Amino acid sequence: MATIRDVAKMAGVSISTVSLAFSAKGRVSPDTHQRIWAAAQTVGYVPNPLAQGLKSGRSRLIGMVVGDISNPFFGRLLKGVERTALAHNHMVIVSDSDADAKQELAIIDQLTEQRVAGIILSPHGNAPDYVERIKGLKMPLVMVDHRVPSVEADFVGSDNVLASAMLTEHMIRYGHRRIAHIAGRAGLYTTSQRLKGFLETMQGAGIEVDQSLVADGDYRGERAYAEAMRLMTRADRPTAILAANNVMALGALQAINDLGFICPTDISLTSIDDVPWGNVIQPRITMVVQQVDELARIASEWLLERIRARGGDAIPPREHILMPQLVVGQSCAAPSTQ
Amino acid sequence: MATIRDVAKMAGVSISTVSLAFSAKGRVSPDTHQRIWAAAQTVGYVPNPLAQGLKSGRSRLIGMVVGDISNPFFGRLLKGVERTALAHNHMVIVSDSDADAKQELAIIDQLTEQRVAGIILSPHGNAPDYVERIKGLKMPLVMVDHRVPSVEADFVGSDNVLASAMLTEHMIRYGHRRIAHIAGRAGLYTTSQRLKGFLETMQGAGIEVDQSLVADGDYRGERAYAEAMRLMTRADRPTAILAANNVMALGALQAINDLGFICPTDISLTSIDDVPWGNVIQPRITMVVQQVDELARIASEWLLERIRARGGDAIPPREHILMPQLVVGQSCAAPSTQ
DNA sequence: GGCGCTGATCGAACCGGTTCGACGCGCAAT
DNA sequence: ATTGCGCGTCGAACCGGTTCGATCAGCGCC
Repeated sequence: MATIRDVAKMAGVSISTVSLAFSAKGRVSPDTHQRIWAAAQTVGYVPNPLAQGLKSGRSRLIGMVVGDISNPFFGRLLKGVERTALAHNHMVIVSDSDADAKQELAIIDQLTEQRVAGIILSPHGNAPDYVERIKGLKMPLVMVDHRVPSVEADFVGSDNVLASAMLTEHMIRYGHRRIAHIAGRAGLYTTSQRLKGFLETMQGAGIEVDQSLVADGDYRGERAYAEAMRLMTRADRPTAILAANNVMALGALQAINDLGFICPTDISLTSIDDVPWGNVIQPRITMVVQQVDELARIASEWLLERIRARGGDAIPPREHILMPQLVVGQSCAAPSTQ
Repeated sequence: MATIRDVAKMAGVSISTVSLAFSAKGRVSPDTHQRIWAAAQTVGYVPNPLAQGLKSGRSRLIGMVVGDISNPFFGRLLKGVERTALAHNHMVIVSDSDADAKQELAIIDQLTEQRVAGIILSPHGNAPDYVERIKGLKMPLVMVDHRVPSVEADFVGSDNVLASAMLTEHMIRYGHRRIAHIAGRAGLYTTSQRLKGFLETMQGAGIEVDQSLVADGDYRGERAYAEAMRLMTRADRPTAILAANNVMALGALQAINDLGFICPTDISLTSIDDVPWGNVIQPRITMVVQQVDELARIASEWLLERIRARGGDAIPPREHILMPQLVVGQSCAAPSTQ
């Protein structure tokens, strides 16, 4: 591979001049600039990012840490981020924390070692020492989906309170009063927000919430299947279920089917988050969807801004809360008057 | 961040000795080794990968290039690769080629610039100059899913001929003779292999294939929807459809539903590749599934082997063809005798 | 004619590692 | 006592860039 010295030799200048010519802000004469560019062209010179990174202390890579890459929500998010990054001459190191705070921190350490220019993080911790570690990060940071309060960094997410409020309201209007909620993993931001939206809406409608109908989930299908089984086999079973995410809604739906119940005749079901190819799942589940592409675009652009502005005028922490959208399917009906 | 010089100073040795102590194969006395390690511990020294990379000419990153990260098949693949890489102290740069050969080459160039240690590639080209470019790669390379023949590199994939043969045979046994095939994107390895399995099995059963029932797809849902629409609105419509991948099967299923047909009563449908949460899609689609985790494990381990053996005894190109597995659902029935 | 100034270019140090040849030392062989 | 050898350690060069201070040519001006 051609180095800066090859270019210098061919153009008949010193290597510092070549470097200057490439750094744009350099004050090289138009003539020299021209000669250097031509030389670089013919030898096929491309700056070595490792050398640049060694000197500058940071690479042209950005890290993305999510809880589960195989979840299509994050897949789409990653795709959007990667596209933006590439357009700005950056590449993306992606890593899967398995939704575990400890692994997440280990990954962040690795990324720091690699001198990534910044990190897009879907945080999964809340313990005090975890928060301290995140706070202590010296590099550009944007949090997506989940958030760690007290950390002064950009945040891009959806209005999760509103999301579950919309669905809860929807079900209440159908006449449901015994509505169950399969919540997300305890301790996560989205979990508490979605629970909050559910509880507040119920209260606002003057419906007392049966606490035993609020099941702890973990954003995974298996657990939701089990919880739905438990809910549906009770004598005083709910007439509607709000699942805190897509995967859990599908788990619940499977439990419903396996027990021989019919959705929505026997039970209504709603979900937060899109279900991939939800339109071929019978019944189409009524859900609120997040604007994933927009999420990805804002998160990556903000990160790149911070990377560019590094050292310069500090950008104050920003947040962008996207409005979720209700997509009505056929999974809701009035409660059966048995 | 602590550097090797800090450690050297604290341990009272030269930096070369510290380097030697860390490279394992170094011949340092146990006593010195001990002192250096202790010093590294207290100052929190971690080698700078950029400096190491600059000197050695390659980083501890591996590139992964796929056609569509948001497709759960690749999401799972990525997850497996990332896990293995992390266990071997490597990180993964992932990039999405949008199933386009040109973009793929551009990404490979970027990865080469970054001095990645190796690449896991799902190739999407077949033109001669494309093949030359891939052949010319000097770094460890493992191809997954798709393959470019004539390129001497490891390949890990599934037996695609067998995959479609299994499904075709399955449908023939139900009594189907007018079986349609929605093929993958023209020019791709898996596309031709899957088509081959279909045609051979039909021939083997003595059934003449109506060429107009072989539709060109592109592994995307929209196109498959359109093709299924076209197929199903013909007077002499097929009684069964074999879709070349999961996304297309769902597209086809949607077309079937939208037209008011019932699967499997009116039309049987089978698919290659897993459908995420396929068990809540009605009907459960009969499909062959690939062993994605195994695919990921072998691909990443082979790549890491090559990275480790770099310069050493050259490993001859290997290939591993995984056996797909038939998962019977409820999407097939005997053709209606109208 | 000597002065300072400006703009273009250059040399050298530096980033943080790896690696090769050299060196000093103790010990066995001659 | 001298030589040869192996082991542990070290100094210095090098990877390929960036950047700062120095240099130099050309210029207008007193």
